[in-house]
Amino acid sequence: MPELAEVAYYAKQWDAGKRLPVAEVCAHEKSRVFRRCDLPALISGLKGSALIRSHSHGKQMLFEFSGGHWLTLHLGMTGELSTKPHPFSPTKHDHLVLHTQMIDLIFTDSRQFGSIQYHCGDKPPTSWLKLPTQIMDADFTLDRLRAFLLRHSRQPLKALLLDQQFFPGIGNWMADEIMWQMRLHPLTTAATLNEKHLCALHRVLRKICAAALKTIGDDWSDPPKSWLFRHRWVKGRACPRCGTSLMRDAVQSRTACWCPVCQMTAKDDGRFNFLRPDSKAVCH
DNA sequence: CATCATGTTATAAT
DNA sequence: CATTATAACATGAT
Repeated sequence: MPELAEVAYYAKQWDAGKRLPVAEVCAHEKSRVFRRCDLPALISGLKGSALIRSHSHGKQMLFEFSGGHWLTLHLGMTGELSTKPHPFSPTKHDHLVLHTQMIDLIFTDSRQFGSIQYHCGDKPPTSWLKLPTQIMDADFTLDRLRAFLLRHSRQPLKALLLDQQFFPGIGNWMADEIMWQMRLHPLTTAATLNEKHLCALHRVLRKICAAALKTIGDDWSDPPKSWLFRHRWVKGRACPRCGTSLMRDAVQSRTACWCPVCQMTAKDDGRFNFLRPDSKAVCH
């Protein structure tokens, strides 16, 4: 479930436990979510420490605890963070519970694709410091985007959008939303895009990230009704723009959802030329 | 019972 | 070596 905005939302859930010292750490030590974690170090390190602040970056989360203790979390497919009044009794999928006197911080993940890592030091772990430029950053420029698409020019754009090294936080629903708002078929290859597509992609990416953060990321409210998001999982599955039944098929082993009428392939779109390194098209 | 799921990664193949 | 394809992971919903 969790993509950029869902992760931002979950990261804030533990804020209710800020400044409260951790009295006890409770963990399912056999759980796969600890596969890259020194769990004994986590347990002894966090005891007596208090959450200072939380951060999210794409699908990654970082929790800073007093005394130089850090947790980096990933929610995988089914991870969730929540708080409950103390004392909370963990059930089967509650892999990590940080008990305080007042409130317990809970990491739940039924499929265990998520992961938890512990780090001790005066700075965040290097894995966090090396995370790629976020889509909303000023450094996420048109030139970087163009270079990336040229380097992977034979790949379908829908698949490229899922690359966390370049589009941190974009997941399956956001990628489908981007393709739909751009009116491009999910199999559209990067090589067939021109400068106008490139500018549109840059603009749509930022718009969707910002709007998702403002709705889902804030309070789990829905993005606008005009978005594909609100229709892709409902029974009739009609395109909110033209009413056509939405299609579903795998693109590189991930399900894509698109409108067969609104979304065409760039090379069938007579308005545009192909993207080339020497393209002189003007950007609006 | 078979298929699918809003994700990542180790391994294999090209 | 770099890019790409596939399998695997563990569980619940349809």
